Amino acid sequence: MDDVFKALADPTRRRILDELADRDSQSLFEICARLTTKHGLGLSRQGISQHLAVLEAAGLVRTRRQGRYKFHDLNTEPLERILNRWLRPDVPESAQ
Amino acid sequence: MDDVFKALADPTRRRILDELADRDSQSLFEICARLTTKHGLGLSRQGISQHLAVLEAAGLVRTRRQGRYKFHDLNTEPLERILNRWLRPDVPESAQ
DNA sequence: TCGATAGGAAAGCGCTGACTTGCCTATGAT
DNA sequence: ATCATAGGCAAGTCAGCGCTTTCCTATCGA
Repeated sequence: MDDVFKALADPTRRRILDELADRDSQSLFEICARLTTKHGLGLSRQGISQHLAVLEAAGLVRTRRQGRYKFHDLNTEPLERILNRWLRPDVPESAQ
Repeated sequence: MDDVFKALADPTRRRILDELADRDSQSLFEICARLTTKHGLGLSRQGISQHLAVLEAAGLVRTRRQGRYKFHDLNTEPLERILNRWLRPDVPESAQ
């Protein structure tokens, strides 16, 4: 739970989540390419790799290996848990 | 929006939000006292003051002065905005 | 008016975190 | 078998953040 907030604290990581929300099952290189072209982020491959590791540790990103590729998928479950902490439970159960 | 995530990144600030969610309209000294007694946080008054400033800048805490007192209230509106960024809009409007 | 109380400003320190660079492993194509 | 590709590991650098300390301002009670 602590890791989720830390993971969300970085703007680059939020961009990555945006990117995965837009298109699931991207590899590291795909994400690199899209971040640089679409958002103009000039970041090394290793930098993004580390960000993905943080997101995965926080449970915000799920990964699966396939050959020499590793695909990343967004997992919004931890986000839904955050909101129950301070938002009154008038948030309906369907949102959890 | 950027400030909201940064503000939420620190565990002490989340404790403060918890405290304000539990009881509204607390002064700085009240918050200090409650954090130390209830949560065992050994933090200086100035430390908490700075945390409150960060929370206020992020819009998560609203303040109003009354004489020499400054009361703090929780404002969950920025949290509700986070919902829409990655969670699908199947979250009903009533939760926003 | 004087002192106590509530809060703010600014400087300084230590530590964490983001990012790069260089090297290493594993899978796939030729 | 060999080389390119996809990805990981580790060390090192640098800026930002949390926290303390010290000093300063403003409001209230005696």
